[in-house]
Amino acid sequence: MPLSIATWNINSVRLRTRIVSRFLRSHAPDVLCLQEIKCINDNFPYKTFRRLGYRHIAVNGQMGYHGVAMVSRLPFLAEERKGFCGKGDSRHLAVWIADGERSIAIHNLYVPAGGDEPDPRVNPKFEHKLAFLDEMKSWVGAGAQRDPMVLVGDLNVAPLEQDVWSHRQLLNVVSHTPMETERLNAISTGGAWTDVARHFVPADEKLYTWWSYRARDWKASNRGRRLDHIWVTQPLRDRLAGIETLSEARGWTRPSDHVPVIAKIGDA
DNA sequence: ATGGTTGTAGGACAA
Repeated sequence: MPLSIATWNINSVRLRTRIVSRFLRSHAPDVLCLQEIKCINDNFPYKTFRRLGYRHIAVNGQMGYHGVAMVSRLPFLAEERKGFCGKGDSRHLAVWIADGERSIAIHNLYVPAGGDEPDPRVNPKFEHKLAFLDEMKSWVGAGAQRDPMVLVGDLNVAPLEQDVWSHRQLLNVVSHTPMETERLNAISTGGAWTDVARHFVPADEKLYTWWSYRARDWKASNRGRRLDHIWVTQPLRDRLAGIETLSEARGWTRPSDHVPVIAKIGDA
C-alpha cells in the first residue's frame, strides 16, 4: 500500500476542527502531522479525528503555545517526545509505523519562529532558534542515511531563493537570513535528506506554504514563504511518488496562515 | 518605513 503523509501548522487545532475535517475527508492522508495545536493534551479534539477514521493519535501539547500532534489511520509501533534547548517546549513528536518487514520513523517538528530582529546578540528568540537548529543538526545527523525516516514540520526557515516572494528583500528578515538557511541546508545535507517538495518542483519555481495574516489580500499580494517541509532519507528517496501543496486551503473559512503539504511514498 | 492580523487568555505575548 502506498503511504501518504501530511504536515500542517494548524494555528489552534480546536478553532479549526471544521477545516481539518474538510481536509481529511478530501485528501485522506494516512498520517497527518500538526503543529501549533495550542492546547494541552486533555483538550485535544480526539473525537473529531476518531470519527473520521483517524483512531491512532499521539499528542505533545502545551498550554497556550506551540504543541504538536499526529493523527493516523495506521497504528503506531512506538512514540517519542524530545525536548530541545533544555526547555519544556512541546516542539517534537515522533512515531514509528510499519513498512512491510521494517518500520518508518516520522519526526514532527515545530522550530521556533525566532522573533523579529535577526541578531542573536539582541534577540533571545532568534538565539533560541539558531540553537534549536544546531541541536537538530547533531541529533538527526548520525544514522539518517541508513534508516527509513521522514522529517516533517514547520521548520520556520525558507531555505531557497524561490522559497520566498523576494530573496533580496528577505535576506535580513527572520526565516530567510543566511544564518538560518545555511544551518537548515547543513542539516539536510549532513543527514543526506531529500527535500521532497524540491524533488518534484524545480528550484527556480516559486513555492510557498505560508502567507501572513497581515496582508490585506494574501492571494493578490502573494508574499508567501515556504516554511513547511517534508524530508526523507535515502531508503525512501526512490519510492517518492509525489508532493502536493494545498495552497487553496489558505482561502478556506477561518484559515490557518499555513497550508497542508502532502507527500506520497510508493511501495517498497 | 511602518503597520498590518490572529490566537491564547482574559493581560501581554507569540507568531
